[in-house]
Amino acid sequence: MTASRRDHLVDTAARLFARHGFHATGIDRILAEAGVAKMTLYKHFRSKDELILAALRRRDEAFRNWFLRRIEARGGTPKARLLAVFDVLAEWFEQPDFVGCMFVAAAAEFHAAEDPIHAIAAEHKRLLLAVLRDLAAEAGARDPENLAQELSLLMEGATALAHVCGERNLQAARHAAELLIDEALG
Amino acid sequence: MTASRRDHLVDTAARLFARHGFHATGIDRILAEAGVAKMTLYKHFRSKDELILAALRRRDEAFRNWFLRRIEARGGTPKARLLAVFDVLAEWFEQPDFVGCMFVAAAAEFHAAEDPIHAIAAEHKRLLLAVLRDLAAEAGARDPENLAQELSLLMEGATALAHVCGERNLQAARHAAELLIDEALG
DNA sequence: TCATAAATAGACAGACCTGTCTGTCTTTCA
DNA sequence: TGAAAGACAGACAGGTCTGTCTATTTATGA
Repeated sequence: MTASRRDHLVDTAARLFARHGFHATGIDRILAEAGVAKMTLYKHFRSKDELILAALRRRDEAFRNWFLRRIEARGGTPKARLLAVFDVLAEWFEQPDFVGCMFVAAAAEFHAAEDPIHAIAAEHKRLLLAVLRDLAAEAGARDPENLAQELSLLMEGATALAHVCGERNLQAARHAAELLIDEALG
Repeated sequence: MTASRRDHLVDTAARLFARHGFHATGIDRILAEAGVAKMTLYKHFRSKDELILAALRRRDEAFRNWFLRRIEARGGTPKARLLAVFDVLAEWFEQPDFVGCMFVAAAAEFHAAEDPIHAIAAEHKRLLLAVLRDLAAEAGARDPENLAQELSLLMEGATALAHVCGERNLQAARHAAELLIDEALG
């Protein structure tokens, strides 16, 4: 079962990269934790960087799916769903293994904008923005792009501060979001 | 001239850590670029981690000083100074060597909240929040702490997205800030 | 001028890293 | 049952890393 071994490897790598960082996580550790031989890794991936790319791609999909599902699970009006973004963020921050946004961390460790790893991080943020834009449009915002950008700023700021300072209180973010949403739906 | 050698070493280290990351920047490279011998480093610092701490402490002070000076240089009413925060941010993002917030990067590479390096990053963010709180209080905000937190979210979000996505357009941030400031001063 | 202190270059140990290779074991499927 | 493919463990090369050490040169200050 080739596919499932590869999946298991990528999952293990994503977890370790998220927890300990990219440079600080050695290949041997990933292999030991996944119970996979080195040659199996190098049959599926040409280098550690390619494994990092695969891990980020998987995390991107998984996170966006989880995020959207959680928002929709809360139901409510389109406007309520816009606010629910911050309830879902709070859920995320409360998870015991929360370590901030893996893509911000990836961009920080791979600074060059041309680096494929940095590019994946940028793409992830664009896709998250698109999620917010869709929600804003459904809620009937006059300028969905602008509202999405504003909420995206609050979301990224809250995530960064939650990780760096341990500030998990989202009251200010929610208060700001309400104001911005009300103004945008005018 | 012991002090100036140490300073030069710390400055060089701060620059290289900011540009290339902490794990990715080796001691030998810092020494070569600073033109300093290894033993000189290890006379002033017990380990690379202590050099990182010194570099972050220096960057913290330098950044907050620069930030406040730029805001004050723009003059205007206390309310105008609150908005000027985002003009100064724009200045920062336009600098050719902009690579995001060094403290967010430090927290990403040193995830454990107990790590002294992570703690310095958290302290930096608390001090930046205090700067905003003072500005909010001077402008006469009803709840300076809340307004400061809201602006801090916008600021951190804008910084993260500027680095990850190359999104240097601060229009959305400025628009959101105006609304939040007006409501807080109302 | 001369002694003392400080900084230099560079070798070195020991650990870790990625990526390659070999040879053995296990699984699969006919 | 037996052949072919896949995964295994683990050694290995070649490089990098931090931190220690020695021996030499430069700077300082009485």
